[in-house]
Amino acid sequence: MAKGTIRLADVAKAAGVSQGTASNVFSRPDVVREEVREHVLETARRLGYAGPSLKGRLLRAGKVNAIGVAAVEPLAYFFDDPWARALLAAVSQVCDASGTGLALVSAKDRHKLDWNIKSALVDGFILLCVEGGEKLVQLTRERQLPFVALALNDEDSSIPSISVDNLGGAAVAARHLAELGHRRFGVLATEFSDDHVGPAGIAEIERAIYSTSRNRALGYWQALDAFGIRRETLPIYETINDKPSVEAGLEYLFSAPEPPTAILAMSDNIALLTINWLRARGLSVPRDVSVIGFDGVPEGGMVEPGLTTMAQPFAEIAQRAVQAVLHDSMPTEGEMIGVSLIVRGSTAAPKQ
Amino acid sequence: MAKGTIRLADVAKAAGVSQGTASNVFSRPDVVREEVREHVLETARRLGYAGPSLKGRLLRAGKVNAIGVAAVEPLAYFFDDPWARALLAAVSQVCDASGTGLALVSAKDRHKLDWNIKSALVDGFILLCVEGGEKLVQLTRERQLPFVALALNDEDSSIPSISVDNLGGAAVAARHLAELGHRRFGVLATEFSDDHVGPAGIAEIERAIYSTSRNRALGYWQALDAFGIRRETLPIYETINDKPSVEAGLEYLFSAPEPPTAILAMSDNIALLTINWLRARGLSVPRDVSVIGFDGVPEGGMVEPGLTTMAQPFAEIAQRAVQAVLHDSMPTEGEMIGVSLIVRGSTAAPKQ
DNA sequence: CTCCAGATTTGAATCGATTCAATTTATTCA
DNA sequence: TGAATAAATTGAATCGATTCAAATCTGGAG
Repeated sequence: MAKGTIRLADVAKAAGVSQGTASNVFSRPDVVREEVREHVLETARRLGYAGPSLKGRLLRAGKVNAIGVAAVEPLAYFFDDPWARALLAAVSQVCDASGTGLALVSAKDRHKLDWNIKSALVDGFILLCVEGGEKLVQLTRERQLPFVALALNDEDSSIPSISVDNLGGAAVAARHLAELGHRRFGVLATEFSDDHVGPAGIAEIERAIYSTSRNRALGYWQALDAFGIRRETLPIYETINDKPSVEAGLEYLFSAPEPPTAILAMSDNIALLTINWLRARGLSVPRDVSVIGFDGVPEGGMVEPGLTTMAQPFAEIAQRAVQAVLHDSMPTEGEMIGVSLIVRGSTAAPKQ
Repeated sequence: MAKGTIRLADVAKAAGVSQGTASNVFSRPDVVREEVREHVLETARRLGYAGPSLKGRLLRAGKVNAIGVAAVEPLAYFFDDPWARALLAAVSQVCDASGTGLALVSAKDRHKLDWNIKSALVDGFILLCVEGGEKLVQLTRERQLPFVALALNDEDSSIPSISVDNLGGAAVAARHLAELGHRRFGVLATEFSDDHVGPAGIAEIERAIYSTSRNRALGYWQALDAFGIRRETLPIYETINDKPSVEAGLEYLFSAPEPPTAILAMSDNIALLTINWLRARGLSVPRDVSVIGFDGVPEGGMVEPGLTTMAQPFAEIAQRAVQAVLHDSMPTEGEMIGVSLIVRGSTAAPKQ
């Protein structure tokens, strides 16, 4: 319709009021006399004015009223990965409630990511640091906007981050199984270091670059220790959280002379793959083998049997992250949130 | 760090060049002499300048370089609903490739939605009109930005929209089953009108407000007609695409004296629920009952047996939609895209 | 040594609103 | 009726960049 776009100034002139008043009509209607307000509004309507341009408003007012969620992944990651989805769903809930916009920022390619972060119109960032967190943090810092890192695999305390209690959670998971009577365990781990798959040794794990996985392993060890199970005897297989590597891990664990009666999976994704694999092999879950996951993604509650897992409080994480970014109250040091055991059908006492 | 933010003007002054030159250093580096450029850059670095503020740039340059995807749903919808997810994954792919940002805009509540749409910093919108499309289109129009409606349930040709060939696709689906030899069908429909669940009559369907469902029904009728199956004899049960209503529909269809050997589901979601229900009843798919879906969501390929379905070309839809919005080349009238039959394990010839 | 085209720089105008001190108008109260 | 006070309106400054016509600088040809 309207060719040369109508500006607030045009409306003001046409209505015979000052620009200041015209502005007030839209952004603080209460301050202008009803009569005048109606008249300006009417004029605006007649001219086809689309309302105050966000661009102009933005410049003056400063706040975009939107936050960006960033990851070193293709954009589709946000819709494909169960953990990311669960988190984003929670973040969007919070944003919804506070009338904040949500922008998705990501790219697998560093250069593009750089540009995307530089040009995202947001007031701050939530960083999904599952992978490539360092890069992400660095890029974001340059932007000089508030940000908070989630699932950061780095214990650099100068990075404002919110993470879950991986060590404590893993300990609870292991204790749960041990208390049910299990004594023969197998661990399917998420990455300890880049591009490595296969059985992982103790020394290797202790100096793993990915702290998430390392802490979960430490948690398992610590809890099992109390039941007299020494870490040297606990088989740990490192996967990359995908089907082939998980199945390779299962082959490895179940080809042992005394196969495990319980699987400690470092992610729900791994746990779910595990249950499928066991089923296909004719093993019953939890009768023959118990499985416990980690994360608490919704999918875990929708399968049969339900997945016992350590649930991250997504809502709480999202709440704090959004608050931190919006109010520029980033945690000065890493903040930690607890996880809670959700017992569903995938764990039970071992067979006699 | 830097308290009072540094502006381009500050850098220019500190470097002893004009603001114009300083601007060029950042946005058209090639035009300024290397020596000067280096000096300005160095000065900027020293001052802790974060680069040209997007806000200022935006005002002058005009383009946000981002599109908004909007729906009349809670924000979490984008991460929960399989169809929305599949579509968004495709849209993000396209955006990724063209360096365009993606903003999620939604709210179940009309007032909030209004505000969210008004205040989204985007160059245009893609509207997910599965539900409440009319409202959405109306709100978006006020914003005077390019937009394109997807899955619009309204045949108003003045609305720029991209939709799939529901009638043709449904016909192909029905023909596929008929050609396999099926003669006893049951239809599980998506909504024909608001808040109605239960068996749907012909007259009712013909004047249904949701054109998507209506056209799919018409497609089924048309194809089956060619096989001598009259529409009066085809049981159609209207669901709201959720578990309870689908199961009620199945109870209805299978309590008939001659239960169907093939189910025509108007969405993959319904089809997937159907397969689960049949399984739980001890009926084998496809041996006892064939099931065909509609949409082609990824989940359909990940279950056992795989779901036969009419696949929407998500990538193509996304491509066109993004192009249309970005280049303001909205289809002047509704544009239609074909769907294609994907045969997987859930359909087969009926038992003798 | 002068002149000129081409390469760089400059400075001011502009984008479209918001904001606030100052001014004008309306209302209240003695 | 007039002063004091409150409410509404104005106008200019401002946000932080980009843009472009005009001014200045170069180097090479004549």
